[in-house]
Amino acid sequence: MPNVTIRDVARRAGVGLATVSRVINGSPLVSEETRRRVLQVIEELEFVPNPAARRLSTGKTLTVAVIAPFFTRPAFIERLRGIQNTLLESEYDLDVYNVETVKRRDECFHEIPRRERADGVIILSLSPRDEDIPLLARAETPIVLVDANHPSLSQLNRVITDDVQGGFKATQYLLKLGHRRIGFIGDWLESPFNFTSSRDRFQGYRQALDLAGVAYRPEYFGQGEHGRYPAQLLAEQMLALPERPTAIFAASDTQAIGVMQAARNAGIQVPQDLSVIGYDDIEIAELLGLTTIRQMLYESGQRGVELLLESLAGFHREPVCEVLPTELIERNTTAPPGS
Amino acid sequence: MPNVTIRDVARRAGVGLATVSRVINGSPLVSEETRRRVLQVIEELEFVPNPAARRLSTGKTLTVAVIAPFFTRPAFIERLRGIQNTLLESEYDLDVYNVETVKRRDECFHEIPRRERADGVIILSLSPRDEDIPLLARAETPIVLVDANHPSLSQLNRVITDDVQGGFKATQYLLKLGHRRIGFIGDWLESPFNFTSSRDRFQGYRQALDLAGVAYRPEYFGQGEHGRYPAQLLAEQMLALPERPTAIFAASDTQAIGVMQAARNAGIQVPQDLSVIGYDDIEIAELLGLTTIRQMLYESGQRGVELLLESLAGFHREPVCEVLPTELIERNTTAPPGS
DNA sequence: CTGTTAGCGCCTTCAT
DNA sequence: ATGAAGGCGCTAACAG
Repeated sequence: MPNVTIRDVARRAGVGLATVSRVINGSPLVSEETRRRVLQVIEELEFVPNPAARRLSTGKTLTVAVIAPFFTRPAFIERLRGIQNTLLESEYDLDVYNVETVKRRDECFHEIPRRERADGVIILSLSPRDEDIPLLARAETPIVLVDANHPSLSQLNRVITDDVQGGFKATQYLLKLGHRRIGFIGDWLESPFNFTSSRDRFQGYRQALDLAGVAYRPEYFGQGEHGRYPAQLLAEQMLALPERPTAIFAASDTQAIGVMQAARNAGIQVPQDLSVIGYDDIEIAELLGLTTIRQMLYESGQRGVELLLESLAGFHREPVCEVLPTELIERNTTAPPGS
Repeated sequence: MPNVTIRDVARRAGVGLATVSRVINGSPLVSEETRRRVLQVIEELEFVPNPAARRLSTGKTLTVAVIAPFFTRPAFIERLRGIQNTLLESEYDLDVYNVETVKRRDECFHEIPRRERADGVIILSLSPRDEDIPLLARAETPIVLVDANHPSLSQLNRVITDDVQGGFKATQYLLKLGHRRIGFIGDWLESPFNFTSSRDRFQGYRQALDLAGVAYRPEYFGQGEHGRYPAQLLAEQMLALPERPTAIFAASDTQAIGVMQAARNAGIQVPQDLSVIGYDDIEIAELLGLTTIRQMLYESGQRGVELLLESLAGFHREPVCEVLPTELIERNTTAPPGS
């Protein structure tokens, strides 16, 4: 009863194997009559082609792989949604490789961009390190980087956000409000995962400060594990300073929430006594009335898939690096100092 | 250069195909010496076995499929995390089938539980309808239902939450606080996806009311699309009633947030003038200080995988239906009426 | 238009 | 302990 194959269909329909195969694949080289008959039998037998056999035979996997540290941050999930939904309209399946350790990251980088695993790969929010470059450069499949970058990867399609500019924008906004004592709280600048976003946003922060002629103060800089609680601890320290900042730019909304919690615990009013600005504009930001820098999360995934599908369709052109814009979303956690 | 196969390895190592295969699969029937030599060559050639070939040959896919409407609700993501992380420790890959339309749901139910697609299937938060039963009953692969159920599926392993009890608990808590005018806001009771959770929670609500001798009032019942905004609209209507409720039980935290927004817009203080209780205890609930019914989201996924892996290991025993407990989490959105 | 024939890369008896 | 050979289900020339 189980495992009905193309052979069973052929026999039952009184045709050759190839004909059944043609019908399955929508080849025009079949007469209407036989096609109908074959389809009829396929229906009767509830035949479904074996994907493994098909893949082995064609050498194509009809699969796109995405490698990412998904479940660590809400923003990644939103990007993944964009990927999922865009890919749904294509003929490709999606394989999701979730990365939560460096070891697994390396395994994935090594094993996934191969013809036997996937026809194309999206690397999400995992910027390659220098030693990954040769590996990716000679990959057997097209690769698109989303929210990931590296100076010497101009041969790969990329979809990124200009986080330096985003950080600049956030800081400049605080400066414009009149703040001069502005703190920054973000991830470790150097991490085994080589997350670049926090680093870039910090750089934008520095640039804005410089441009405004405001001196950078190391005690206003805090780095730690990503997450609400670490950020809260950093903020508590910063707010306990003799001369505490009047505003804090957090490298993500999640961290901004930690900052607000710290302020609440210390009896510091937001935004009267402390302005807080986040980054990403995840759903929760709107709920909390958090001022933030919005980036196009869903769209980045969508765009990444579109680029990949083009490559897969054999469309060859110069690799592009698309830079998605950021946008300042003013809400209720920022105000002029001492207002 | 590309596509190094088992054959290349064999030749280079001066052994037969079978020996390489044995090494790959950790067979003990290989001398230490040859094993080392073969591994050496595998390393040199960067050989990686072709999964499609392996699958075709063994008839196993080494893949577990999970079918779910993931990206629609935060709670599903948390369950998925539990699945992912638990499966990571096994030899199985995970295929994720995201369902956002009824059509796709039906396709998935039909095509995924087949030997050629996956060795085992987890159906998440999609309760089968009556007409799906025969399909699932004669599926070729073991199936575990997580957060999904059906009276006549006692032959399948299931991991569920007793949502009737959860709804009962929430309502009883409000009653104990002294509320008598208690509203309920949830999803459509009948939906093409056959989501049962809202329905069950509503049932628990009714039971608690009955038990307390409080009459059910239809004007205190609101159903609509899942989501914050629909819930907000329903709440606005309910709060505009001549005799408005003093408490509202929302069938999910997401909807509770909508209710709170409605209260804010109407100038109604929570919890002084209106108590709000949610369901799920997603991350955002803690942030907002929302009283809610916690369920074991992550653990449900974990447990589902464990059950599936047992079946996959050939461990046959009576199918179980594990019921995960719920827990009332008191926070700041509930209080005695008029307090 | 249709049937026949080789493989795709690997695993698995079956001999040796 | 190891090698040779057949087959998993399908596609893709190649003949007709």
